[in-house]
Amino acid sequence: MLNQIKNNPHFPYLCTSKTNPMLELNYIRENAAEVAARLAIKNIDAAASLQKIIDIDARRREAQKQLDDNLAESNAIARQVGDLFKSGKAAEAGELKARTAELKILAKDLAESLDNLTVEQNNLLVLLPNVPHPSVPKGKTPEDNEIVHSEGEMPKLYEGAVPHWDLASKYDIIDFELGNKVTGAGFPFYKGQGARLQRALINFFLDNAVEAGYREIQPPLVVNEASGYGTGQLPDKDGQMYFCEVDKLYLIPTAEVPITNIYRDVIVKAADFPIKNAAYSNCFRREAGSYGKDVRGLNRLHQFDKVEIVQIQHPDNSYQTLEEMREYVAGLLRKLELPFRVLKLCGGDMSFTSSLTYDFEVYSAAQQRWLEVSSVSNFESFQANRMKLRFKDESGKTRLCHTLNGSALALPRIVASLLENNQTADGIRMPAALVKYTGFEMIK
RNA sequence: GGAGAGAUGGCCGAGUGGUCGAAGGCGCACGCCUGGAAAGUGUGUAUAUGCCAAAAGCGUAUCAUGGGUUCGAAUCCCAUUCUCUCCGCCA
Repeated sequence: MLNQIKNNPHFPYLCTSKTNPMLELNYIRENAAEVAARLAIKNIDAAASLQKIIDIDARRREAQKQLDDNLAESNAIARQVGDLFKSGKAAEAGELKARTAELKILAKDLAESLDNLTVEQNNLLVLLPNVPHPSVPKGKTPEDNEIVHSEGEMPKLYEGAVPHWDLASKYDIIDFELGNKVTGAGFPFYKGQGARLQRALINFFLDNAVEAGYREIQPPLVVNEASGYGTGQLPDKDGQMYFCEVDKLYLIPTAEVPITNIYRDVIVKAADFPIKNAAYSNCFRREAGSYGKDVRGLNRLHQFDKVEIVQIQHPDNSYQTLEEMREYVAGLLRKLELPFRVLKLCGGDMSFTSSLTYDFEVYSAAQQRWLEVSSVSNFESFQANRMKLRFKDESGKTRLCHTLNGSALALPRIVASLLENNQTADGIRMPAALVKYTGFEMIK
């Protein structure tokens, strides 16, 4: 991991003395044992690293104090010299100048060692993932995730039922070959009723989000480096994003990045909580290292469509909000009549940035597989700390907000299960809630 | 792509070397005034960090970013980034 960071072309940017790390330093300093224990749930042994961070911190603060004292003296002298000049005592001023010269040399050293210590400390901090919520189960693989909810009836398929990639060509609604020709694997064309179904789902999801109180946003699809860092994609997932070298811009892997970064360096009003934004966007993911049945058909694409919901909340209310968002996503799947289950991710399967994550999986009957269609997470103050997203609390104190987001929903796997689960000998039936959006009841 | 102008606090906007963290205005908060409101009026209103158990207080840094000149920089010099205007190109 450290090498990964060191070889990262963004290393200089990420690890300056001004980099705001992930976990709050004060929190680490006062709760090192607890942080270590909780990171262990993510299978990370951080004890040594934490101790090092705390040691460096003591030295850093000492250096800061020395530097500040030095500068204070310089400033005092400068004021005196000014006064002396004004009252025509140039000779006395000359003596004082000599002292500032000394101080200046010293200050340079002090500033340098302060900077070095800060960089060293940030290099360690930047590698620490977010601490998981106490309820997160220990575990290493997706098998260790906890199924917290299941709902819906398993579809009974007719005898000629086939997986969605066969349905795609049978009805000529999604063309993977054409995508290969024009772009490459993982960039399909949607055609005719397939394209219409995409548009229908996007509108359906956005209308539902707006009805639930989210503000609709159309974000840029490319972002700068600072934004990638703010939401935690950088440096952790650098290799997973498409990068435009000439302009130093990243194609977004999710609308979460531009939407949450709206609030980078912002101090919001407590009265505005909860802040709710939703956006439809294309998402671009390189998916380096994926292969096999996971990438067949719509199961994993390089470009796909997704509606994302993002909330900014008061720290006291963020877990209640997480449950609300979870219920909201469940409601969408209910309306689409898809059988689904909800998993609470185990420590080993959680993302770098998350404190608690629920994954939603729908059952895709012809493949006989569960497909992840949504991930709803509370990041607590992790992203907020990185992007300096804060609010003023009741006593006027500036504190970090909590950020949350969730897919609501990602399209391709929804389409896969809709096609597979609803196929009949006469065509593919659309769920009732979607008909006013598609304009048709059957794909034929 | 060519030429020019610019970047100051939540916003507008003054400030070309000496208590400038920064005038003035707007906004905001609280108070007075009012039956209530408006108007008027008074006070307050950045962030980070260090010392301190903490508050108070004090120190330090921050006028796009990074360097430099100087005893002293928002102010002078250099580099970078970004924004705007005009021209060209173009949906």
